[in-house]
Amino acid sequence: MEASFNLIEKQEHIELAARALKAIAHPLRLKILCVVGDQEACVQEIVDAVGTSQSNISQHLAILREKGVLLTRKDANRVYYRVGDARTLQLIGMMREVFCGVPQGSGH
Amino acid sequence: MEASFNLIEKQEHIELAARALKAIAHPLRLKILCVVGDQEACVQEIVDAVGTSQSNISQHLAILREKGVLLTRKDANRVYYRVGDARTLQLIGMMREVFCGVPQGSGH
DNA sequence: AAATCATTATAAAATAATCCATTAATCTAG
DNA sequence: CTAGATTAATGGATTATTTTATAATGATTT
Repeated sequence: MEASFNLIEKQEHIELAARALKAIAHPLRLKILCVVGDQEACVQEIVDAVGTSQSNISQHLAILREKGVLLTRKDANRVYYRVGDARTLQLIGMMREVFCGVPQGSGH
Repeated sequence: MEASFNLIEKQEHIELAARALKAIAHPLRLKILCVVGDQEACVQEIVDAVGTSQSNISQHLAILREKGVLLTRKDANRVYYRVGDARTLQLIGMMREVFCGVPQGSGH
């Protein structure tokens, strides 16, 4: 039997994961992800829910978009954002457990 | 039934999680965590395994220590580091899956 | 269709934070 | 005291973040 944890061994993968993590590791960006969740939200909704300037949100959205964390769909005037990979949300739920000591499955 | 994901709703928790994430979101620090794993390692061992200057490692260790990700034990001359919460390692394993596309349970 | 409003994105400037190399300081075994 | 191991402190370069201002695009109004 091997070690009980599957960590990251390839240098290449470590750098990849660190890059992706960095995209999430900012309070505003993490909040954006939590606000969007498994739904779709347009920029203005995100601005209202997160609470900072539209320009600031737009720039953080750009970072999440560039790193592939968020995907977009344009409808007329508006741009709708959604989380690209559902496992990202699982990951965030797990982070809440680990970093905030919130037991698993405790609903909203 | 509520939403199918348990995200982070409290502002306080979001900031907490973002802080912890930021500590991990650096290639050298992530590598340090992967090298230490569920064992204990002294600074020199980490330096050898990670591959940068001892001073640089020490600075990154300080960050992980301050954020509570790593704990230390001093034995004589040496300082041994270990990961404080085993779930942090689970999280890293999960990140490998999500960010690097490595299927779960693929051993070393 | 021109003017205007609403929505989103981009650019530039200012500020803040991070990172790494160097050097100094601590600590402890021998 | 000396050497080895580690942490702390400093400086400068680089990168992130925020703010302000402006541009682009589609919808509404007149």
